[in-house]
Amino acid sequence: MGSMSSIKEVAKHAGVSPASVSIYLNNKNTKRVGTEAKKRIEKAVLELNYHKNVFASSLSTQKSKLIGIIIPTILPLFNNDYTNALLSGIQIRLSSFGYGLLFFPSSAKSSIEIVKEQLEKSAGCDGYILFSTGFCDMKHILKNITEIEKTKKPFVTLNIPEVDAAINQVLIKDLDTTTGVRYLLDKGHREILLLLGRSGGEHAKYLRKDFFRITEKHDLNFNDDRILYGNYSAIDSYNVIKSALRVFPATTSICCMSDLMASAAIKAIKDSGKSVPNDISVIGRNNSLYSTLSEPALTTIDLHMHEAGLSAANLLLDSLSGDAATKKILLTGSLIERNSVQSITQEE
Amino acid sequence: MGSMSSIKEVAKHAGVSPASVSIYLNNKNTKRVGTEAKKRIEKAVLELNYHKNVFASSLSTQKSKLIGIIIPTILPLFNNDYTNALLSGIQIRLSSFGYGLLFFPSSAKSSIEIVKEQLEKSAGCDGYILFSTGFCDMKHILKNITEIEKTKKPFVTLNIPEVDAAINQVLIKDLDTTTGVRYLLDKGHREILLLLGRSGGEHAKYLRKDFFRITEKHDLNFNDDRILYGNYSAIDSYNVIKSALRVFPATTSICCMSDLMASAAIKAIKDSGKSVPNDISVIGRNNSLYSTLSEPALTTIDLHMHEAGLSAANLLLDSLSGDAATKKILLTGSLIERNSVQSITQEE
DNA sequence: TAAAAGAAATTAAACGTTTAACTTATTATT
DNA sequence: AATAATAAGTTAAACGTTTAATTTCTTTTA
Repeated sequence: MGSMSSIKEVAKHAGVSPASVSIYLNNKNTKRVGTEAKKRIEKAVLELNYHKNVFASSLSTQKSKLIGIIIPTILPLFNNDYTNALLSGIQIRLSSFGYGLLFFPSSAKSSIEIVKEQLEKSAGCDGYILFSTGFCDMKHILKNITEIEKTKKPFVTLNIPEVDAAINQVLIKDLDTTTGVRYLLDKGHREILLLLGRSGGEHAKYLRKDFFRITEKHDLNFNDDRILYGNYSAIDSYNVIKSALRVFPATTSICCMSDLMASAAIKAIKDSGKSVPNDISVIGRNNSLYSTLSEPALTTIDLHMHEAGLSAANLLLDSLSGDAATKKILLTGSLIERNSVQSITQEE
Repeated sequence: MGSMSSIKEVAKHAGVSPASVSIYLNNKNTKRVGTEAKKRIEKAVLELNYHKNVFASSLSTQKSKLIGIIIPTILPLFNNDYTNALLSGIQIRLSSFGYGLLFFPSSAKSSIEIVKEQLEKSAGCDGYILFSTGFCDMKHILKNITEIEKTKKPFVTLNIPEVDAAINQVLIKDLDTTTGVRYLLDKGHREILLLLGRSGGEHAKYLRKDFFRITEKHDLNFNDDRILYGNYSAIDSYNVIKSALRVFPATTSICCMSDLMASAAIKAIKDSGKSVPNDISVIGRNNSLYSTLSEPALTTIDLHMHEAGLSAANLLLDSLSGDAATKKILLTGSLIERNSVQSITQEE
């Protein structure tokens, strides 16, 4: 950075004032700089390989064209489909408006500390997008939001459920288990297993409650044994399903919280000597690239993560351009029917 | 940003000079600020919800603690395994040293323009990592590197092949087709099909050449018909393999450039009435999460993308801390043997 | 031909933080 | 008691850019 040429040097080189350089560079069609001067500036910029210092510029204009991505988690950012699809949507939209993305991962321990650190480091951004990681305590999230609100800058929350404050938020309705389990119930299934990702944490609790709520309506009195955890891993999911099928030999369907886990479940079922969907139906989630390739092709719920990212970016863009209204966008997942679920005829 | 409190306000609030605030905040153990003053500053920071303005700070110190990620592509950033694994490694390492990541996607058309725009916007970063997307012209890449070199800042190139300049670079050796094809040849296969991603572009040319080079050594006189393109898509790969099997009914093996395409190939083979690996062997690439789940489990090449990201971050960190030596790190993919490849007995 | 309008440029302050150099007050050393 | 050392601050310039206000010069208009 020390070796970079400044606007002053460009100005000297071109024989004009720094102001003229700045004015021209920020609007090449300006009439405040003459044709000859323009040429000389252009030449000087090229010769000195001048690049505007964004920091100085941001300091002066009070605008950074940067959006801070706040992810209150210790987990690595880029290695899961969930985050990546969201980021992909956000990035496409924001970048077409010239905004850059800033990530400042934190080394702190608690989600509250993490958010504080990320905000501290990315102070100066024009706005923020707060991700939910699905694993943190609701009380923490509320504190996180308070922390962001203090910055008085536009922000939107993504997939953070049940925040009734007047803030911009994007929610995917089917982040709960409702659609998948309902679908299985509608198809006549009564012996259902639920395969979640990680145990512990608020998210798991929420999904568990949801599962019991829906199944109870159908007079099913399930307990915790029916809820399995596959850690979003193929091998863990395989093992847990294989042993669960011994505990619940009457199982007719499994609702999985990811396509990867669903594929693993299918393999476990086959290796247990049963067939999908004839003996046991399986439903996945995310409509991942691989979902057409399992045997049978996976019935799954497309969560439209990419669209959610786009929507979040849109809300932020609105807010950034002065729109004071707070909006809540609710996206609903779509059920993609393939061949891994079968109706069962009422025989009980 | 306008509403943010500055160091001056904190100073006034605490009854000290801005310098004292700055000195204390940057080193809480300093002896240049007294115990009482420290307390008053702490209190003021809390009350005014002060966050240091990174831009002003960076301007002053000439250090930003930000690394610019330069990806010379129009494609969305976060939606492919390749980029994500790399980013994940980079992020983990850099963040533990307090560095943030800056993405400034470009709307420009050519890779050269894109890099210029990204550099322009991220001028002020402490260093850069230049990604290869595998699709751009070598001449372009060289120009891109020249462009980055002009900034006189530390940078490392990631997966950009055959750059013999003295620059920091991380390469994964098996980005070519060598390992996969060699393995099939070693197992006795002579009727080989190659399933690449996108056609056109330097990368495809390079892989094609590589394929012919290796097979010629085994006196195989293949032509372009044996090279198929699956666009990294399940459906395209399925279709292209299905019809290729009609053109080359004697095929005994297929080398695929991704696990997704390999899984699709397996499906196409089965649907053509043949079995894997008994009739046709398939080898994939990337050791993706799904690779154990196909039937049979996929033999594949693990490219260690995550490690590559870590290494790139390490090189940059070295360079950032003043290490002038340029290093070249060469990673080699590992063959993961599962059940999709079978030796064929010499019968010809 | 004077006044007004327009074009092309400049000046100087501001953005918020850092830091070398300086000051003042207190304590320790001889 | 004089001197040196230390502690606890402060001052002011610098980082590179932007922009409102101003100046200077040229052209147009009545």
